[in-house]
Amino acid sequence: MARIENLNLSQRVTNELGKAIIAGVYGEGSGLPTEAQLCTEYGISRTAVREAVKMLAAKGLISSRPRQGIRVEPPENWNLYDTSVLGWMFESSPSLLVLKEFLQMRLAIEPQAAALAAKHGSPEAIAQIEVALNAMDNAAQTDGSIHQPDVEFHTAILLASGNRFFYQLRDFISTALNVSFQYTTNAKDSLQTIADEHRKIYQAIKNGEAERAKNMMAYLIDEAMAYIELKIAESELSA
Amino acid sequence: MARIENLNLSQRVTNELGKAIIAGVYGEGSGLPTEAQLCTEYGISRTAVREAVKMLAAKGLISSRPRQGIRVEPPENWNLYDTSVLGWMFESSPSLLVLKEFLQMRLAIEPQAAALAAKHGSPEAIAQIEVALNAMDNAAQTDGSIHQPDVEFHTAILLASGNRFFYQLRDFISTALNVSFQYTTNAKDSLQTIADEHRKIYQAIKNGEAERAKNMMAYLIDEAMAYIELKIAESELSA
DNA sequence: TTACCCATATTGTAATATAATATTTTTTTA
DNA sequence: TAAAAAAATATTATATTACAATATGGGTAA
Repeated sequence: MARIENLNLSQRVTNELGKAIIAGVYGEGSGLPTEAQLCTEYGISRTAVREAVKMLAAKGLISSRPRQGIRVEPPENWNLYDTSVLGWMFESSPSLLVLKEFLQMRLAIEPQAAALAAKHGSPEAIAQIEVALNAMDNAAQTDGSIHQPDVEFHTAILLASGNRFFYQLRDFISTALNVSFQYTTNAKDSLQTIADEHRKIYQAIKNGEAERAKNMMAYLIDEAMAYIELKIAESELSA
Repeated sequence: MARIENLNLSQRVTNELGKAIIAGVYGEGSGLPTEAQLCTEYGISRTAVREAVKMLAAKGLISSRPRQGIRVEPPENWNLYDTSVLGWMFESSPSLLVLKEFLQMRLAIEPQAAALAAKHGSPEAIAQIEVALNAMDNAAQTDGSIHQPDVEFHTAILLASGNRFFYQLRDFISTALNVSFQYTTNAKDSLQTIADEHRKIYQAIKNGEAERAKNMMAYLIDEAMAYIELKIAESELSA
């Protein structure tokens, strides 16, 4: 979807409406204004409004029927694995509890992906993991940002799993990581520790040690989980 | 999306184009006819065509730009967790290899979901699992179809996990199960065996034994995996 | 009271026109 | 002749208007 400036009219409206829906501006059940009202509200033609409505419907956020209008679908029908929907969710409520659910998903997916990568990963795909890993090392030593290569490391493993459903979750995982970063401190010596832990995963994959790769990855994510659960406990105390 | 008869024009066109795209009718990179051509081809107005195009774009299948036309996005950008996209995939290529990828995903998700259900599942959610389980038992004893309650059993566990991202995968899991059913024989005595294995998972969840629930679920899916791998080996031999 | 029918509001579909955009061709100029 | 500029062209993007289909609610008649 590129940058916001590049979006056309209906895409911009899709964005605004999508955010509003997820933020709960329009009540569950039957909410949204009629197409005509949206036209005047945004000062655009019905064509653009309808295209936005169709896109949101395709993402499971709304449904529209003649005479009845446009209504918000119940949240369990929202397509959470759609990148836009995911982004809107975190713009509206970047809560620790959602982050915990993210980590539970990562804990399900990534260790398995690492195991598959160890078993069936092509040499090129594994080389790609190493590239990201070296960039992490480099960033840790030169005090640069470790975020980008970190995301690339995890994405490369998903690709190396050879399973398209795992790789499809790359945006999901990236979003989870980006949100996690907001809560981590990044003391300078800990950066190298993180890079070292990632290297262990890489080594296991490269050596074809599926179980070991799986366990290392689970350990890594579990650490993040423990940290977040601590934060949640803290915030509950202060509340 | 309900039944096909209930769909409106643009939704029907979305379906047809979606299927065609995934079946590979239009070459990768730049393929589709122009909007004008689609209008005459289907005998409909540009409005309907455009709405279909927007919906497919929202699902990541295509993108369109002025002067350049409509082009098929690379498959790794397709939103595979969209129910429609998933359905189209299996209509076009119900292969054993895709089914194996499905099972790899289930092996990642469902054991974790069962563990979470054991840890945090609400009594109502767990009761729902039992309802499905009893229906399975019933079907096994009266020689009925075990499919529907089987799907409900797995869905109920995803719900009981309390993680919206897991529950969101219910359609994905259902599809995987439905495809699996096409390859299984269902000897009458084996039905009761299957139901019993499911009961073990339920018992573990109900007793709060997270590790046990996880292992039981993993065992169940692993059995299916072994069966599919056998089938794959067979088909490779005959080829 | 019940059944039927009609008015009405809202989305669904169509047709047409103009704008924006990017490719290709042509023309101009050095 | 080659390169740059400009014009023609094809295609999607947006707007406008009109009518059709549909379901809701109210009113009318039996």
